[in-house]
Amino acid sequence: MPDLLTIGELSARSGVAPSALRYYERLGLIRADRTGGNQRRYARAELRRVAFIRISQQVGVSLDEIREALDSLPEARTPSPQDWARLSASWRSRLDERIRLLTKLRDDLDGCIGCGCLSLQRCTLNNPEDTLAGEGPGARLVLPRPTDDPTLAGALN
Amino acid sequence: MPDLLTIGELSARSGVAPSALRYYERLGLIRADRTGGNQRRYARAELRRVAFIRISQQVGVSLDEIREALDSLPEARTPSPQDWARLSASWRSRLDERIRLLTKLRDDLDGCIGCGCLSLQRCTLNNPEDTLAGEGPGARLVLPRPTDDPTLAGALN
DNA sequence: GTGTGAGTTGAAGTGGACTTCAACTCAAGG
DNA sequence: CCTTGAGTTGAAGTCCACTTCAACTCACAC
Repeated sequence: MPDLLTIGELSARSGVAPSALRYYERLGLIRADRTGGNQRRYARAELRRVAFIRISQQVGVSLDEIREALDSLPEARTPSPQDWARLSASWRSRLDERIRLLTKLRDDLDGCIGCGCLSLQRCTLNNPEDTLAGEGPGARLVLPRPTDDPTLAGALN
Repeated sequence: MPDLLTIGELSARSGVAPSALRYYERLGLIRADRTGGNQRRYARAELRRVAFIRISQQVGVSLDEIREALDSLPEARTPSPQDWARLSASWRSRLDERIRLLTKLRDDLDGCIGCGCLSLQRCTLNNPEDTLAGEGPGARLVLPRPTDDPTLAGALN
């Protein structure tokens, strides 16, 4: 027997609010069968999809990108462990990058706390990836706004 | 001479859009003098405030909290290096915590990628801080939604 | 059969952090 | 003086990820 879950059960098991689950469904991230009375019934496999969604969000991936990733799963069969492994692995570098940036920020901040400078010319915070525009006096920094995770800006004096 | 900056100059030097600078001013995060013609003129010290704001945002602090922190700066004098050091240090534990969570997520994900399980009972992803409600069968996880940085949820089977 | 808690919908609201717009005014070089 | 690029305002719009609401309908224990 399929042993289907109601939205309340899926919510309790996943820690995701029913309203969020309905929202995910609207976005095409999860799916549900319906009872004769039009209520949602989720296959247990959806639990894994929801888990993947929450993990991905933690990694900093938007629901839109998560949808794309989920779309790459086989439609016919229930995703295998390997399928999930592939998707999870695909976020790995993004996670690494986030951790790297945050760690760098911490180290830089420690250095700045030592000197109290808070992001000056001599401080790495100032120029995260050595991408300063070199023209004119004074440091400036262009934040990669579109890509989010804005590389830190800092400039003084 | 004070050597004041126009909004365009502050924007170029800080990497923050003029519209965002005006927005910060409305929220009381930065301040500006005005020319006879009502244009903003920023003291160079504001540059450090803007740097602090962007750094704080990276740490994951809201503008509202940043405002509170900035409010603790001395009103009379220009903030000293020690002032900035104190503020920067105050975010340190939050940064540590973010890094810790993200690193744990990475390790857990590596484990899950190995087995393809993706957040199951035997997987730590399932129960981030061993805070599972112990009642009934099946894992469940309550996300600390209000505090943001949602501890990961996962449940399977 | 009935009561009650769980579920349904579309539309609208929320919150954070900004951006865009229209309609002007300023500042500075030629 | 005149032009032009930079700056001003308040109001409204945007994006994301949801939540809330009202008005119903279902499912199930008793």
